Amino acid sequence: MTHNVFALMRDRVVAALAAIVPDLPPEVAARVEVTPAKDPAHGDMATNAAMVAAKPARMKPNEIAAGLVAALAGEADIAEAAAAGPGFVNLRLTAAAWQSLLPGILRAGEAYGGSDVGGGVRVNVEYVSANPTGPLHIGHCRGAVVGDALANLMTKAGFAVTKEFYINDAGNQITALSWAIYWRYLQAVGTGLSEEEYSNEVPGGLQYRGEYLIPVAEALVAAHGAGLATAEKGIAAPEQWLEIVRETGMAMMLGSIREDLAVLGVHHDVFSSERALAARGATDVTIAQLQDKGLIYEGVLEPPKGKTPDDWEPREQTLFRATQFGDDVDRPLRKSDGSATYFANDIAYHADKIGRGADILIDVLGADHGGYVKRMTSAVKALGGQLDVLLCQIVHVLKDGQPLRMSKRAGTFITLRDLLDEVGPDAVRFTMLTRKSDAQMEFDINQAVAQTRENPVFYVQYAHARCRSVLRAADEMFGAANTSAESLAGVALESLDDAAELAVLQRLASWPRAVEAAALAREPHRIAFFLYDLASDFHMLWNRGREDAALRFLRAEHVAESRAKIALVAATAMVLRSGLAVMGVRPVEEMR
RNA sequence: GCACCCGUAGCUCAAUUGGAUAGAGCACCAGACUACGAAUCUGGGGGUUGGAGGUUCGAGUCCUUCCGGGUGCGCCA
Repeated sequence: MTHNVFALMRDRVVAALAAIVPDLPPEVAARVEVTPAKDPAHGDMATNAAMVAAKPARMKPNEIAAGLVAALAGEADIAEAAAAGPGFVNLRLTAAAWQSLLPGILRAGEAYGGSDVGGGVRVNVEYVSANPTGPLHIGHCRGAVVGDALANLMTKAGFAVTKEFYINDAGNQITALSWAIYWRYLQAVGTGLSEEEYSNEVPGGLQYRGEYLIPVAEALVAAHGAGLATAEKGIAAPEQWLEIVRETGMAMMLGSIREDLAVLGVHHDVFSSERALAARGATDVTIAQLQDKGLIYEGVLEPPKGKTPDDWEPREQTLFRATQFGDDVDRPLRKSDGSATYFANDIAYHADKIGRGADILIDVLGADHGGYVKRMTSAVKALGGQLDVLLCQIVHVLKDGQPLRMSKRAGTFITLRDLLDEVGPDAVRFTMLTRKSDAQMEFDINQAVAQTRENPVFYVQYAHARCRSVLRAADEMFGAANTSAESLAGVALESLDDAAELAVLQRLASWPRAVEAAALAREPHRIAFFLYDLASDFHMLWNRGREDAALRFLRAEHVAESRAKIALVAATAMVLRSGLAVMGVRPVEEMR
């Protein structure tokens, strides 16, 4: 049983069309849409059926439209059907038809809006996947929110979703991190070395100079005393400390990342370790698989045109034939020392996700990984899978009208935790979802905390708080027995016939369609805009009550009308809650 | 140089995935508080959708090309 009134009407339109066009090809029927009207003057909904069928049927759009109008105009729930423009058929439903949807919405509760378009297809959404070398910063935040909301959204649309975090714990940077932690450790035990002297002893030099590593050093001191250094508090042989420092550092970095994510409200189902994957030989197995498919060869790549690296020299490498799957060049799988590249491990990881049963893989990546998309989608294609990548573009943070540059050197490094402390998780999440993810965005801190309409978070929260306020007052006025969800689902609704009331009702009715469309397009930001529109409709209705007493929600002497309006308010609050839940934003009972 | 993303009102962004007269908020102008919350609402001005071609019944959306901004470009992850 679907609550999607547009989908139901679409079926009827297709049936009517099939009666007019005898041999309607299925692919033409598939293109028929019933969409909410953009302009209220056009009615409630419109269909493009006549236009898409015109060519294959060798009829004029207007003829078909006239036939559809004739067929649909007589239906009991259709108040008006009219052909318009180049061949649209506009439909206006009766008020009763809209009203009749309300009980179903109330009975469905927060499940309303869910659908089965996903068909239980198993989707693995991988997001955040930060290197565990430091705290999460603003750059990670957008991906975290978008990935989490997308996963929620697809779950609501009927996909079987796994939320996954890939731990990049296998590369050189983890060794570099260990050396950086060890420097903090030596400082903690009172070394006589200077930072420069130490850095000269580190392979590749000292990186990660941040103070966030001090607690790790303290933990090492607590567990091992000065035993990881030489007796003179100098650098001991790496065999004596590197693995210990790495393990402790990884655990603590990952722990702090997970804490930050928890504050943001992000919780992954699965954490996968690159190191563990490689250790069990997954990379070699995957490379062998590709080898068997004839997709691997030893070859020499051309140097990139325009910008040749200084140390470039031709070198034979193990290459994956990415060009066969749409990439620009073939990609190396092994470094010159024979170890696997990040890409090779990542192919193995994606193969692992497929092996665990994922039908569709989705990676949510930062804009700086844009150049990586083609090779990864190529690799997954080679494995026989499907990978969709969502690129999240850069976020520029504004405070007091000034851009905060992301620069560790300048000391204006903004951690996710800083942002959460200042703005709060709800405003961060909502604001991050008010733009398409593939467009750059400005995050204005002042606006995100503002208690005004220009802040969509506030505007939507306020609408929900107003609903709750009405419902609390309703309880008091009429008693809980008259305002429970069950009793409201049976209430008479004919009195809900004002344009403002019907606008809210129609918006509520389009919620399932909005969820489906957003999920299929992988665009969670649409939920934010839907909620904003719903909030706007509700605020408008509220305000109409000022001018017209008959539109006030609660009137003690008009019990029946009041209960109908309470049902509308209860449904509005419920859809707002359910949309906020997709976004991972908590609804509030009152504004403070 | 090449690849990918973006370019829409003065500003920040939408646009039901190819649909009708391109919409909101901010800012600007003019209005509305005796309530279940005016932290809100109503009305108004503001556009050659970066430029130019093309595809078709129909283009902000698709194709080509140019301009501008961003990201990346063999053994980093």
